[in-house]
Amino acid sequence: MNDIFADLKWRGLVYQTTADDHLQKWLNEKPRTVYAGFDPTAESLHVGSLLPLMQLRRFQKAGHRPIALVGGATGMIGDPSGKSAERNLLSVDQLEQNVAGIKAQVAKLVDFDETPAGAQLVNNFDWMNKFTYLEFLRDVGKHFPVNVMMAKDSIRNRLEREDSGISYTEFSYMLLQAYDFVHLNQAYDCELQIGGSDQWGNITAGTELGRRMHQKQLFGMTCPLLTKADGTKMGKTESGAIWLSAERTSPYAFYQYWFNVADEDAGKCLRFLTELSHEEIETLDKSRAEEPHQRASQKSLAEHLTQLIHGDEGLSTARRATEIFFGGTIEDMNDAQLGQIFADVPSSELARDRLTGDGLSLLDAFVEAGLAKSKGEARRAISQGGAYVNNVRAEGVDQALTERDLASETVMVLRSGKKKYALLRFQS
RNA sequence: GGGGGGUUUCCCGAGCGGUCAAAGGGGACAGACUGUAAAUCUGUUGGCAAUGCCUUCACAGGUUCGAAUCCUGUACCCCCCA
Repeated sequence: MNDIFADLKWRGLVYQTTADDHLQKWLNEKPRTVYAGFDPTAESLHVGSLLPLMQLRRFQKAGHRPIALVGGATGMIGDPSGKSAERNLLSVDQLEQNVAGIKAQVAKLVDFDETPAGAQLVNNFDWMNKFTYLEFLRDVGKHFPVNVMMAKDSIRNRLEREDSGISYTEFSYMLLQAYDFVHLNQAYDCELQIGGSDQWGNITAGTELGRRMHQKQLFGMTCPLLTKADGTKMGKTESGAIWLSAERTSPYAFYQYWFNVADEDAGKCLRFLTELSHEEIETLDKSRAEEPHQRASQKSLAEHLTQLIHGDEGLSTARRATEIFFGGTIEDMNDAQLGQIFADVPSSELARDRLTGDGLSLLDAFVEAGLAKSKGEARRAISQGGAYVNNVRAEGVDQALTERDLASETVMVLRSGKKKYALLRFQS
């Protein structure tokens, strides 16, 4: 058995535990079952969930059995932890859809085979919906002193806010998550719950409930939240969250996100999110300090995570797109390849015959493609050398585009400046 | 109710009869540099069939050869006195 606790400790992933001295020995003794919960707020997880997912994967690789719990029931309520305002409730249909989407993503990181360490995926809606209100109050609610609950950070923060408050529903969230833990303990002999540090209150509520209901010793462990050095959230860009599904965030965009991680954040990301060995990470730390321009850490981070989430094919698409996006000339491509690489890029449809005769003026093309608001703006971009056709700098304002400028059967790739792209599709 | 000040191009802010598409700054965009970074430097920043033409300085009228600039009215904002 690998000493997973030592590894986690080295990576800085142990924030709080319910039993510091005991946990390491306990984990090394024999395979244990561990769970982490995921909120089905959307049909895809985003980068924020990568950390707990990787945690589960690490546990599985160390020989333990991971359980991914999708909060179909708790998602209907909303976790007050870390939220400043009451959450909107999701519809049952929406939840079902989300749970299905998340299942597929979890499966990429942990194995659901029949071995002793084979993962389980459970949905707490399956057991929570069997409870009647009265039963729940009697069996579970009875064990929760309200005065203790009110002292928990997640609740207290909301109580102290004058502008928002907390509903009885969200107040009760903790009971549901606590009961999840107890249920998983009964059904799967699960004894450890992991999560982000914002889950500490909910996790300890579970360990306490286990003791009160069944005199069971349960364990909890939290990892630090993955935040950036500048204080903002990891996984967010101006254009929105970075998702794990290729439909929402293309493998290329995903790759780029990690490639662009700030130097100060790279070490943490490598430790938290990759499975690189300690030696490899230290080598990268050194490289980052001595030759930052090589960006070895970012490259490695991007490669590993893209491979993990989008597979070999996704990685090669991302690599090829990267090559093209940053200078590589575009020639001898076909529509399908370009479509994949430029999946996130806006495109406009134009009639094929505009390319015949004198061709389409570059000025018009830029305006049609949406790269310039007016011809004047297009003229400016071109005369300053900031306009490219298929990644070749445009010669001048008078240039006209003809069929020879097509990069593939029907597509032409225009670019303004360093990375602003647009496609023109010429259908006959 | 009385008195005074304001409304300028994406934002702030000059301009107070022609030389004003309108200073300066910010932002934005582009180029150089660079690590697909930051900083820095340079250029651009109403539209167009472009040595010119058209639209813009709260809105509507007027004076004038000519108005962002002067006059009248309208709307909104601010300040002072009641």
